[in-house]
Amino acid sequence: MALLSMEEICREIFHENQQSIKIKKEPVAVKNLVNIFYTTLRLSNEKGFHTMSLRDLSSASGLSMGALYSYFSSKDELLEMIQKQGRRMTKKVLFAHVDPADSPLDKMHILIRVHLYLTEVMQPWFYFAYMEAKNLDKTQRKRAIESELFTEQVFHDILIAGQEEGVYKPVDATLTAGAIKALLQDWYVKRWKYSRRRISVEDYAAFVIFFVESSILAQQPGD
Amino acid sequence: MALLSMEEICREIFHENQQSIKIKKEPVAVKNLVNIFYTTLRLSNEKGFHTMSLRDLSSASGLSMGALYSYFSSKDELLEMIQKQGRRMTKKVLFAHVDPADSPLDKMHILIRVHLYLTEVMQPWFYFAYMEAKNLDKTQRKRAIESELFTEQVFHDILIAGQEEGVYKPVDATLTAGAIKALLQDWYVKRWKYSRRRISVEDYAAFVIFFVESSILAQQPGD
DNA sequence: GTCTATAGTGCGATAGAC
DNA sequence: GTCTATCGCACTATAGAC
Repeated sequence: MALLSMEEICREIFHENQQSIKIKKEPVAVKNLVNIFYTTLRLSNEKGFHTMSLRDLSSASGLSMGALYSYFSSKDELLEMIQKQGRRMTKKVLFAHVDPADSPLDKMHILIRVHLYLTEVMQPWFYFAYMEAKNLDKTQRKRAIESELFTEQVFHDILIAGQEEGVYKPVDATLTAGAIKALLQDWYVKRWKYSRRRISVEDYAAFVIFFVESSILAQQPGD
Repeated sequence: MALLSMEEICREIFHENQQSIKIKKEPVAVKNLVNIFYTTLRLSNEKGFHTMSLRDLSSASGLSMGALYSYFSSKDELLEMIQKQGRRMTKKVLFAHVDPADSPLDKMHILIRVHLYLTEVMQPWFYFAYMEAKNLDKTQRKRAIESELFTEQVFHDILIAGQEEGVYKPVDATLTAGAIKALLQDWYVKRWKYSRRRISVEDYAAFVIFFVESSILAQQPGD
């Protein structure tokens, strides 16, 4: 999960957006990008991206207005950089942990855990992507919807494969996949609730697996 | 459900806020309020309440800026009126359908259905309340959180009662209540998904009841 | 590479005619 | 009860000094 450190992420963003970033020295650029993204996520997740003015961002990050505009060409571009990077990392991490040779049952367990751990480590990113999706332009919005449906499709396909093998009951795979997605999203959208109740990511993962498998396993869980 | 018509809701809002609404004739006021709320929900749910300017609202509703300010004293007050009314109706409808004499099993079925039907009829309201909660001031925000936790508490208490009667297994009632809430919220938050897939509210209600009961019933569902 | 100062725009809100 | 006209302000974005 070292590839998920804030610095590593910002180094990637730096190289992805080198054409629109005016600063050319990597160490300087990455250091400031870390600052900009941290501060943007903190302020936006408190009161919304649109409500956060660039003056807020400037004073909270300690960078001047002019300096900020060396890293993005408009406020909307800043929004898109964050969204884009979030999607890229989700796909990367999910793919890295799926082994086609695994059984549907194993795949399901692994994917639920990986999704929860990923969104645990990167909670501000996912919360931001979720809440600010409606502020995107048409193209970026379409991407966000595709990304959402892609995750669901992965769960859907595992359910169908499991049904064909006879380990899962023939329940509605579309509705079930949507329900799994909803439970996974709750972890990062309602994070305040789970923190307050002192529920760990491992507790929640075990619960989701139990809850989901109760309705889909051909034989009852508990082995 | 006639008490849920837009006009009835606006008549309630009118009488609740008569001190801050300058217009005194009920027919005129209610007609304009219907227009204002419909338009606000439509524009806000597209691109966010903050992004919608009062000039947008003015031109989309056909009312002038001056006329708008006869119905609320600030943009924030408009936001609060909508949020407040949404919460009031939720409590009212949920309470109206809960009979203390019902068994936990019946209560659970009824509450899931009532919650889904209510959020089906008033989807724009609930979506708005969900997405704009972070734009509220501290007091209103606390109310929104209380409202969220209240619904969960109702489900929690039913689960505990059912466990004491032996019809439910001793699963974690807090996590299960949270999961039920998440599944119910998905219906109005991801409405576009369910519309696209042509899933009716009755289909979804049946699915949620099956999905939830699979993990909590002492005996397997299917009667 | 970062700063300060400011241009230009569009906002929420109000006053006063009708 | 509704309109138009306008005020003052805060915002995004940029230009030019350092």
